[in-house]
Amino acid sequence: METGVISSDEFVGGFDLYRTLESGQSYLWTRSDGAMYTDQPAPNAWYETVVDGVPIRVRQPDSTNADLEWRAGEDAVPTIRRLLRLDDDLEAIAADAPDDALIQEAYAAHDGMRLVEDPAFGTLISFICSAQMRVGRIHTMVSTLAGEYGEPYTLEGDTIYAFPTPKALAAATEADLRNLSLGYRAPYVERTARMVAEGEAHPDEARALEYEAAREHLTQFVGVGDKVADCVLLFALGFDEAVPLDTWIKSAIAEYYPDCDRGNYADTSRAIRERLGGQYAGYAQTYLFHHLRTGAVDSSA
DNA sequence: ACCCAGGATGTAA
DNA sequence: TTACATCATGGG
Repeated sequence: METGVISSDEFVGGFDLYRTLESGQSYLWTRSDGAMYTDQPAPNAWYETVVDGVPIRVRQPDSTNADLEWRAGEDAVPTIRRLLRLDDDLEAIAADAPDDALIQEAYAAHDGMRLVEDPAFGTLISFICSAQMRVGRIHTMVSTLAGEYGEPYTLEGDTIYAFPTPKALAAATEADLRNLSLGYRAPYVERTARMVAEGEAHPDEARALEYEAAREHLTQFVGVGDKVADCVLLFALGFDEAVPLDTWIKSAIAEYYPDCDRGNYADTSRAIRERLGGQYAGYAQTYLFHHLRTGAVDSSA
């Protein structure tokens, strides 16, 4: 086992682990106190995951913008930096955020929140599960899948389950998945897992494409429409311009940016993407989503 | 009881 | 192309 500390001196623009991992972007980490998505931070708890066969845990005991402690099966610093996007110049990204009262308010309220860059397959399945679900339950569903079909790893005597491989997940039947309370998403997950396991397609292929072509490409997976595709592009494949149009963002468009509503996903997406700054529109979207979802909007403004 | 949640799919026009 | 019913589940 290896241990270490990534110094806060390296976080340009700050870093908040709690906000980054409990803002509805990633469902592939669990918290050692089992209380994720209870709106209750626990700075001493570990966030745990397994990536490429390496169990990893991180924590930020002194809270926002403090040093990040890590422990892992091997030197995991490059992996952690990539997963949590610690090399992003968040100071520059925030400075370039659109000159818009609501967006500025969101950036100011959630200092240090970064985008994540999660493994593509787990993200794909997570957001297939996300349809008409609250973030807390999405996390529960993904954790259940990991516990049932994922490989167990041991770190400091504790068991951490990896997200299932495509092959392992493809072994589940629709009935199996329904029994895990996936509801009508069960056949989507089963069929998409089989597509990937059989080599018919892989979400990573979208990396090579231009943004809108990449989004279209991902919709070949069963249970993946434009919105879920945008989430995979933003949270796993590095498309920082992707703006997932979920219920929260749609209501924000209706209330704050009504001129961006063009009646269909593709055109509305272009309009709101432009409004949110283009290149890093997905970053602004993630701040806006978290700001709205946590009920932190200043209604007096 | 009713409504909603990081929606997608199949069918009909 | 767009409109609409249907699809599970749990929490407020």
